[in-house]
Amino acid sequence: MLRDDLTHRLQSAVERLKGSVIADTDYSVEFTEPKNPAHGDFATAFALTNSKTTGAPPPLVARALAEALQADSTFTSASAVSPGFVNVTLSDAYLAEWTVRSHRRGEALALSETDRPLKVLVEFVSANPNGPIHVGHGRGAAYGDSLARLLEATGHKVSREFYANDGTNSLQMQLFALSVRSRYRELVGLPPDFPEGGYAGDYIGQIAEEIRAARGDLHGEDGLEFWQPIAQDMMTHWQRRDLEAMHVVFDTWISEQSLHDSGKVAECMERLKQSGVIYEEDGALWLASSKFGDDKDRIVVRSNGQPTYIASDIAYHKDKFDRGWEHLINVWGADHHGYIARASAAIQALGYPKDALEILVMQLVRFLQGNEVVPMSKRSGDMVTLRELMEDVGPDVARFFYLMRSHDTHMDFDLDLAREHSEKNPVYYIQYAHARICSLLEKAKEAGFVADETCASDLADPAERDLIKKVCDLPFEVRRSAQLREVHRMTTYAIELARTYHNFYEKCRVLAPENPERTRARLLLCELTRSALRATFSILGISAPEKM
RNA sequence: GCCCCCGUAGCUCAGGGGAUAGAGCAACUGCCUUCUAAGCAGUGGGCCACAGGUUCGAAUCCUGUCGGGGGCGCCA
Repeated sequence: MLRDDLTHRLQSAVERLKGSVIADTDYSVEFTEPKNPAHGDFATAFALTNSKTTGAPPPLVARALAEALQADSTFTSASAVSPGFVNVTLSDAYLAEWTVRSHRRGEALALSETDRPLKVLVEFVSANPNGPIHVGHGRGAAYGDSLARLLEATGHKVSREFYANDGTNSLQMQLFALSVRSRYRELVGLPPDFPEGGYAGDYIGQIAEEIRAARGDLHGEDGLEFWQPIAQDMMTHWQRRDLEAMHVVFDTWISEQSLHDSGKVAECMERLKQSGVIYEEDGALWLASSKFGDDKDRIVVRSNGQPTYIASDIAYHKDKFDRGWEHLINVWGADHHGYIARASAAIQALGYPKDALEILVMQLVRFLQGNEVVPMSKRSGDMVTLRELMEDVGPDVARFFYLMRSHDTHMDFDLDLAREHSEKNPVYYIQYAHARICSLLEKAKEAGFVADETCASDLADPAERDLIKKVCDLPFEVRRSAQLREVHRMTTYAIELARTYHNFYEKCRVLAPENPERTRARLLLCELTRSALRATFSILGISAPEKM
């Protein structure tokens, strides 16, 4: 990619200074985009950042470096500036070359190969199957899926997994099933038997209705052994359907109960006992998690003989490794951050390296309507479901809004702004850039113009140069976003790319019969931009409309 | 008490060691007889919570204080 090529050129310029101007050791070398366009296309603070090791004053090093860079025809200018920056300008020919190379890649422009491709399992959402996916889960859904897309774009083998805490001994799950049964009994004319602390949401009644439609009227007296699996299956079906409405599709759905049923949990406990990381005390079995960085040891099997959720969680992570995944990413809500230490301890107790499990925490999202915070409670059923959000604003707007903010920061989701089908809504800003290009390319086709690589050297206008640089930066942005797990960088990039195109569109008329070479060159740039936009949207999981 | 996240424009948030701190929304001013005005250009608006420290250089890193959100179970 262009960035790597520039870095190599900078590196070789630095090499030439070693032993004479600067000390002969390893240096970190980097070009950055200057904020001020008057400072050229790229800049490096090499002389400043390495001032401790070069053994020479920054201004002197900067001057020597600028001179060395001038020997490379890529740079039409390279100037040292106080206190030690070197600003460079790229030649039009160089940018033309990269325009052509990037254009040939099409949407594959976004792809880059990592040095170390891994088999990565991304587990996210993992909501309990006792309620619908709501808009709070939506953030993790959008983030996890787009992170998976970023990892795929950088050459990793990725799978998306949803883990359901559906243990039959779970009080929550039992209450859920009993709540559904009570509503069902009402439907078939039996007296309700709503449990203490049960689930009050309207969806409970809808689940009951769907079960009645599928199973008939004969189950009002049945117990948990009937109701628990039936109610959970129906809820899981809803969850899958609602996530798919936002274009989040999981490769695997794993059931906690299945780990018990298959004996994997018991097997795993036995193994840990044998390796001496589980001990007995007060009648319970404890994991010596404090030996692996946790605050204290944790109970894995209660004194009544029932395993805790940690037991199945340990078995679950072992199972992930057993299935051949080398790197595990868990996307968790902020309310689970207190469990990171014990999860990490668990995999270490199993004998896996600490860094094989990466837990990414999503901070909470609040929904604002007007100036009011929308309340969210599964127990009372007081919530906005993801399904409602899809019907309200659709998957494009929802995903973009979720991804606009860093996953690591709290965010307010402005429902009023999301509902705006106008220029106020930033999603339409970026999609409009794509639709504009499509319309323009259609017009060009009708007029008989075809993009032409051999005309690329005609691109020299500042607006054209800005657009080329921005487009060619796509693989760099993808690589950085993937490495940092910062999906929101891609929304920022999308907005910048769209802005740069809109600016180009205003300043540079594309279709100009009196100047066919320039027209063909600009069409090439438009096609390239369209590919870059599509590839970016694809990572964000939003559509690329051709007309708006 | 301990742990995580946050405090940047009126609001929501980018930027997370470098040059003059940005975007969207809100306010205001211009630009459609030519490829989509869901666009562009511009104006106003900031002790980057506060106090120390590290550094040639701090919104950015460290410590502390204040303020907000979340979490600390033989619940999942």
